[in-house]
Amino acid sequence: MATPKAHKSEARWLTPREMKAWRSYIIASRRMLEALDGDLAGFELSMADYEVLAQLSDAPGRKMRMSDLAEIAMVSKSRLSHRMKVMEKAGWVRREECPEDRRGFFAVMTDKGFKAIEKAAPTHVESVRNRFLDHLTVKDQEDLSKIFDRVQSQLRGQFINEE
Amino acid sequence: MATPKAHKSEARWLTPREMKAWRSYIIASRRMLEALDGDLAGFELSMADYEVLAQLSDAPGRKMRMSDLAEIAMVSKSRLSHRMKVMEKAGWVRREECPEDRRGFFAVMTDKGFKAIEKAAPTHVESVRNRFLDHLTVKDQEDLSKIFDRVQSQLRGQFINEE
DNA sequence: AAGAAGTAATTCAACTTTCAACTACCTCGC
DNA sequence: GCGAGGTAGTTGAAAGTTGAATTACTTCTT
Repeated sequence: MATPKAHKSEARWLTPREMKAWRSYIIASRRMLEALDGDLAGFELSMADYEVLAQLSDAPGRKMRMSDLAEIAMVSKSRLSHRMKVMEKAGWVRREECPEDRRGFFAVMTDKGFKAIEKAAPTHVESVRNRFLDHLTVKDQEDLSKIFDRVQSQLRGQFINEE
Repeated sequence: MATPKAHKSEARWLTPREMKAWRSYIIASRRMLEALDGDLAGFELSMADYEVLAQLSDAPGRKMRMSDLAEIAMVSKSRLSHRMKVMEKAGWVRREECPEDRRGFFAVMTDKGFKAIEKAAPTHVESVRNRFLDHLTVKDQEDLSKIFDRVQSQLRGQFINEE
């Protein structure tokens, strides 16, 4: 991050402690996520695809409306459409028309898809442990939950770019 | 994340506390990063491009070898090459041959580039505060640093996929 | 019951990222 | 001082992502 050489305006810079926290967090996170993705690669899955399938596998009937799935898996509708096409080709999911709302579709997980995620899940969980959770005490876990819940709850709309 | 319905093998699942910590962290992080990217969008910058320019602006002479820049900005060489082409077109950087090693190039930040990052920096820092640091106590900052330093230091090569 | 407005999902075009191949150069051992 | 192997950086093609536009419906209002 640029350290401000000479500044006219009053931009409050970061204290060393803030800087350290921010950089430790952001760098370790990036690297850890990379590693997790790497661990999933052997199953032909990215974290994002894993999340989609995992959410779908938890849904009643392993079946869920596209929009709902997009939302809880935190991907855009457009992206989900594209990924579904790929996963459909792999035989992991299929689309099913929704009789109640003829604009709508269900994403449905196939048995093959369920087997695929079932196979990947233990490795992924081990991976999350190895690379993250095992380095946290119970206290750390609780602190983190609190911190990030706070972060997320404050994460609405401020700062809509004024440029 | 898939909860394992019925498992043959001994995969140790996550305790509710672990689950909570993991999900709070991963979801809040994703959303926060999105927000930070949004805040930078008004300056025609992504976080990744910002990081590249910020690192370059901190280098002596605002000048740095491509590989070194790629490394500290945490982007691949290939990606840096491509982004440099874009930023070069924007007049923010230029390439300069390296006399000591004729394979090599320096990325050099132009005055225009420096002005661009200088303009974006205060907003970005405010943004990092607003969306993250302001929700942490000093203790939190120190805890986070410790946790993520630990995470990062343990992040070498275990788990090279055995599929 | 008509039509305006809203919503579900997909598609298109632009852009970004990745991966592997490639060029050009350096370095080391002999 | 030559060739084998390594390194710096770029390129091109393929894959992924985005956001706006589009299609096909539904819902709301009167």
